[in-house]
Amino acid sequence: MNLRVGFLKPNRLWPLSDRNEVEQMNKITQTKKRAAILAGAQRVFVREGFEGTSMDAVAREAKVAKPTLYNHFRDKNALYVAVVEHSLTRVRSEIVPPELRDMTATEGLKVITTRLARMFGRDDDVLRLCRICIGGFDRFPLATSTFMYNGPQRGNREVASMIALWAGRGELACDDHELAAQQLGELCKVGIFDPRLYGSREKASIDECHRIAAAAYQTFMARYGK
Amino acid sequence: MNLRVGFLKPNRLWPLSDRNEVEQMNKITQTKKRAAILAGAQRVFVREGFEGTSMDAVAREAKVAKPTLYNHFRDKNALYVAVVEHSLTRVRSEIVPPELRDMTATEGLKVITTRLARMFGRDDDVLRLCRICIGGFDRFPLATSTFMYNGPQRGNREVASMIALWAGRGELACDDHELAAQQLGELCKVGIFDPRLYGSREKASIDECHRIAAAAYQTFMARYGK
DNA sequence: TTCGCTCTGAACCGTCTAGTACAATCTAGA
DNA sequence: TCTAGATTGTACTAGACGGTTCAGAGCGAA
Repeated sequence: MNLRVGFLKPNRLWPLSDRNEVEQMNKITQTKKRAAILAGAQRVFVREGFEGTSMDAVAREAKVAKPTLYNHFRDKNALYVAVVEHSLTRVRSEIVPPELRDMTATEGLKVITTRLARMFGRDDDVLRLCRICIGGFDRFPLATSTFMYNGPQRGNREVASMIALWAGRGELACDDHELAAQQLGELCKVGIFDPRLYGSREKASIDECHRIAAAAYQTFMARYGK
Repeated sequence: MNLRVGFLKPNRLWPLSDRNEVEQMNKITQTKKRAAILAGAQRVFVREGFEGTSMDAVAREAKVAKPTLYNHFRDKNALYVAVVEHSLTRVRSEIVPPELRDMTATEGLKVITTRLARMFGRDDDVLRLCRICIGGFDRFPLATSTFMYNGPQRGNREVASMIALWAGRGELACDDHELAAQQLGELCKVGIFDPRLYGSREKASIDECHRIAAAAYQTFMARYGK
């Protein structure tokens, strides 16, 4: 890969902090372009992987001229990292909705397991994002571990706080909330996530997701239920 | 990538079946070279990923001339697939040793969970192999799913057969042995495998592996124990 | 020694692609 | 209408890399 750093052309948009207010007038159209680029790039990266993606392909997909790419992103690496971060915010499906706090452990855990199993078994965006992050680890360790921190681990923390809540109410017998949350998460992957990740099975049916969720719930409650 | 197929030169070694016995005389030195190439290629692939690996780098690492690579492997793709298959046979650590059949469920499951947790938490080869397979899925779906079939799923089947054995002896209460085995496997990953896969944590300590194994065992037995 | 084969090192080809240059065009605000 | 900056399309550079060629060297077997 060519690692030369190009000199700064006056119309370069990055970093924005270097630029005065006047130049941010048509920021609206700029952010529009930026969004278009991110969306297009995400499609191509997810489809082709990092190395398989050419900047020409991104430009084509985003319906944007190639120099415009470099207007918004320093280079391919920066674009990749931006795409990963952007995807995260888009993907962050609500596993732990606020109304959960009013439910009993029994009800709430059924909701959580169902949502988790559905995500692991059927969400293609999550699957591909995981794949591309894992595959890109060697080149972009930071982006990958950022993904891990803001994605899966964030979800785990939310689940753990719910478990803590229920344990506090005396509905669950559980000391290590974090561990229990992680166990619950792993149980919801059973047979549907890893095989998809490795491409050895198709998307799970909704029925199967329910089956896995029910099994996860049962096992979890056998251990931590009262 | 250049997909042209070169014409067959007389000294090409693949496929070996096309060649007569006389030409297999110095097969020993050949297999030595082949092994050196595989070992070197594995190191580079694992370190750099498929696209990041240049054939020059492999040749350098294996201390072999570049044409020799092409003497043994049709092209980079073939080399990659061979490396994945070769790694699998090397990695296949014994999760279910034969002596397990003489143990009780209680004893046996402790052994299994300990071995699983140790593999997930500490085995770098397994980790890297998983990473490279997932990352390479877009380009080599077959190699990846072969890995899945002969690696993780094979392990699952072995564990499932043990669970069936113990259930048959009345030591476990379990109908779906396959599901139970998968649950056990996932439980042994808790907090130590995925974070490593995504590069957001280091190798687990032996103590931590034991802790995870114990937690997995407890949860599993809460559900399926008698 | 001679034959047949593999290995070696270096040079080489063709292709692909990240990133740039440039001149023309568009667009939004003054 | 004027102007500054963003955008566009095309053409280009430079380097990386997969794969090949070739001449020569090493080596085991007859």
